[in-house]
Amino acid sequence: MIKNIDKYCKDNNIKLTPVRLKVLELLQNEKCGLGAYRILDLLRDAGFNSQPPVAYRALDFLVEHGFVHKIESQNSFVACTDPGAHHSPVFMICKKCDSVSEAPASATASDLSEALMATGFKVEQTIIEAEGVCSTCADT
Amino acid sequence: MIKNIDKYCKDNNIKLTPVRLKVLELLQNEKCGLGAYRILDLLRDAGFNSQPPVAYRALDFLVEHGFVHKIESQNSFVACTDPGAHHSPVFMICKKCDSVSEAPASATASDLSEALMATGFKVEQTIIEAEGVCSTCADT
DNA sequence: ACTGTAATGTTATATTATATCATGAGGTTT
DNA sequence: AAACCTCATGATATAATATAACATTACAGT
Repeated sequence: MIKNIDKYCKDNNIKLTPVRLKVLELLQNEKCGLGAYRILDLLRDAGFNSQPPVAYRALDFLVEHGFVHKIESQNSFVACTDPGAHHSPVFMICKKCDSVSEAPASATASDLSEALMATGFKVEQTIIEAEGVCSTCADT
Repeated sequence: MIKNIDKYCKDNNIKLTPVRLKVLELLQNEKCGLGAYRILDLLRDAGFNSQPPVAYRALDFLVEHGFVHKIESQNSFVACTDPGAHHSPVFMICKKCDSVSEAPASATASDLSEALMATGFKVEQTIIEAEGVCSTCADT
């Protein structure tokens, strides 16, 4: 996973520096969203500088390049499960276990853009988050 | 508009107190989302107590009863344009003029719930926000 | 009048995010 | 190699958003 991203960065001449890589790894190891200050703590544990801008800069970079998504309803961040692909993700947020999953490619975002076009609104980006109960938690 | 909400409150035995009503009116007079601290300023201007909990409590109440929606990507609030109706709103956020409009009833949210059900996820609530350019701004 | 519940007042603090200016690291131009 | 440019990082301060906790008041039902 990191492999692909690393290659993507080299190909596009963008730099996955140590702190950026570390943040990405931290997020990839989590099934829940992490807040910037949680990430900051984990960075400190890993021996990095831990002032807020450090985390926010790394997150800005990762989000900008599509390696990480921000979950707006939680002010948290998750690793992208399909990095490189330009997409309009849909997130499933479980209120029992807090897990955040990116929904497998769905037509929702494009349907939405089309539907809104009828109102004269030109969609550039969509934020779609669903709160509910994941299949694992539903079973218990 | 306030009329209907007032009636709804009486019918359901919930209280639209002065500060709650004022916040609702402030939001109804705006086409953009307002942040809690902006609302707080406006409350102060109107002679109300202006400690943060005042605004947040009023907003909590209004959101809970569906009179106001929170725009998660902006940490702002807008008046509901179809209060009383239990719905899954879709918002159109214009990046030029900052206006926030609630999309006329769309199938998007229910389509989404259905699509995600296939993954085993049980949707309870959806957050759908589209960023782009409104028809007014597109014309200029 | 008594009591229970919801609303408001008040103070303090937690959480999330950014502005600003200084320093460093690595290319590339001369 | 020196000068320069750009991007990344270091460091300090502060802004913006949100809630905890406890005291007081208002008011309906008994």
